[in-house]
Formats: sequence, C-alpha cells, structure tokens
Amino acid sequence: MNYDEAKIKFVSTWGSLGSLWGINKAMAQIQALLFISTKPLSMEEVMAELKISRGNTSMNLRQLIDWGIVTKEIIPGERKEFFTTEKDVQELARTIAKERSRREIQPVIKVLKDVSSIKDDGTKKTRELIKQTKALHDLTETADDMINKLVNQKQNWITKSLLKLIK
Amino acid sequence: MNYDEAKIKFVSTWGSLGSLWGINKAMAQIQALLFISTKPLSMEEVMAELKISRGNTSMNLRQLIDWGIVTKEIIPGERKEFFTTEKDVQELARTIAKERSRREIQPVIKVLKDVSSIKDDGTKKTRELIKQTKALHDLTETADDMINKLVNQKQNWITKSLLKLIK
DNA sequence: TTAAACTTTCAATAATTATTGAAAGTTTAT
DNA sequence: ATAAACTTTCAATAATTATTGAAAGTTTAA
Repeated sequence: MNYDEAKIKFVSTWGSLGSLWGINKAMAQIQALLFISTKPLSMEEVMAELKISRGNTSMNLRQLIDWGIVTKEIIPGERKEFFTTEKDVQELARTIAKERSRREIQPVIKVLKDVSSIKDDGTKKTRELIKQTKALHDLTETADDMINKLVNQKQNWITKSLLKLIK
Repeated sequence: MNYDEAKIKFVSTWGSLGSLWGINKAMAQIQALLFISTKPLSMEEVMAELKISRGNTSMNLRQLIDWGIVTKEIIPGERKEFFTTEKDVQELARTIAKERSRREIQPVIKVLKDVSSIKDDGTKKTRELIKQTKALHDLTETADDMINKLVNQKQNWITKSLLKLIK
C-alpha cells in the first residue's frame, strides 16, 4: 500500500465511521483529510480531493467549525479561506465527547428524568415503567459523566486510567 | 403526564436515540417497549403498539435477537412466539458495548493499523499520515478496551468507578 | 395428510437524508 | 463605486435507508 492508497483508505474508512460519532460522511471525510494534511487546505482543495460540490463543502466545513473541530486560517496574501483541524487526538476526543453529550445525551437524560418522575398510581405497569426508566436514567447519566470526566483529564488519561482500572 | 403519555414519550425518545447506539428506529422502539413491559409480548402486540407492519416487526425482532438483546419465550399452551428483552441495564450495556465493538470498532482499528503501517518513504506527507493514523489507532484501541473492561466489571462499576475517578 | 396459525422473505414503495449547482450574498482591491 | 474573487444559501434532485404487504415458508394439531 502506497501513500495515495493509504490516504484514500483512511479518508473513506473514517468517513463511513462518521455515523459512529454522529456526523455525516462528507463531514467526517473532510475532517479526515485535514487531519492528515501537512498544511491548511482551501475549499477548492477539499472539493477537488473529495470530489464533492462547493455547496456541500461549504456546509460541512461550517458544521465542523460549529463543532469546534475545524478552524479557519488566515494566510497572508491569500484571498481565500483555509482550514485546519485539531491535530491532537486527545483534544479531538474531548471536543467530540463534549459536543455529543450536549447535543444528544443531555436531552435524553431529561426525558428519562421526566418519564421516571410520573406519579406512581400503584399499578404494576406504572411501577415497571418508573423502575426501568429510572435505571436507564442513572446508567445514562453516570456513563455520560464518566466519559466526560475521563476525557477531560488533562494528562494522558489513556495510559493512566487504563493501568488503574483495567489491570 | 400519565402512564400512557409517559410510555409513548419513552418509546419514541428511545427510538430516535437508536442512532446513538447504532441501530434503527424500529429496532430501538421494539426494545424500549419490551423493556417496560411487565410480560413477554407477541409479534401481534408489538405491531399493534408501535403501529408497524408484520414484516418490519419480524425483521427487527430477529435483529435484536442477533444482537443478543431479545430472546424468544415459549409460553405453554400458546402457539405464537413471545419476546422479552434483557431487563438489567448493566447487562444490556455490556451486550451493546460488546456488539458495537465487534461490528464497528474492530474493523476500523484494523484499517488504522494497516494504514499506519505503510512504508515510511521519508516524505513529509507520508510521515504525517503515519503519525496521525497511529495516534488515532492508539486512541481508538485504548478507548475500546476501556469501555469493554469497564462495562464488564461484574459488580456495579457505575458507583464504584465514579467514586474513584470523578471526585 | 391437511389446514389453520403463525413467521419469514423480498420486491415494490415511501420516507429520510445527502448532494448538487446556480443564484444571491459578501468581501477586498483598485 | 465597481468588479473580481470568493462564500453561502436553498430549491431541486439523487442516493440511501426504512417500511410495507402479500406470497412463500414453517410448524402444529387433529
């Protein structure tokens, strides 16, 4: 496998993995491309590399900026905008975890809290609903907390936490 | 909010959350319904509650069984099949984590490993590709290990790990 | 066996989601 | 002010994914 093959394989795999961290294919591919680029890329370059339209590129770049994963770069003497992504995987993981929590997990936690707080009328089915949604609420909330806390450890939680917990 | 409202809210919220844990809406809704049911449900009952077709119900129940989340129940004297889901959230989390890892994360880890193992020809771009995909490989692998290990602790890791880590 | 009760399959269709491309908008240089 | 260089917007379209429903398949009881 040479450079170009490896690059294509990486970008497309990362793209199809987008769903795993909750973003669409084009968005994930743009991020992947920037992630292995040695310099900031212009919209033209992104379009050309990924063979996607200008509109698509524009929209997805904006979303990545929204997520806090990509930033615009001003390059002196250049008229067009250039883009870079966070290059540190740790920081990347932190940002993604935080955003997903905010966008998706928190709203669900709220619903689970509401549902598990309905009045207990003493019937079996109501009790089951309360019991099960409460369990789910606790699990979701705790898992979310944990991921955020883990991911926020400034030093390499990877090795440290692993050693502590997993042995 | 009364029982029926709460039930509908829970089932539909859990359904739309399906994407978060990588399954489709109908599948997630069926699981949610079984999760709060006080008794095993037949295909008829699932169809009626969720207003989905027989074919859809059949296919998605089978997928849930594939995932190891739902099991068929034989009820003496009954001709049709009944279904239940794992009721313990801990066990549920464990099963889901294991399956997602196997189905989605492992294949990506493999690609990252392959890509990061290409021959270093000394060019800047190749070095960057190797460096970045290696970092991603390590992160992904470690995070995957961690989740699996955490989720596999038999006793309630929830409280224990939380107390240890988060304080 | 046969037939009723039930489940699965899958081609057709519907619903959803992503992508395009061109017009409208913005910024910068002169 | 004007125009070139560039970006954004969004209605139309394409691609993908989910759902239906009816025919085919299976199991059970008599």
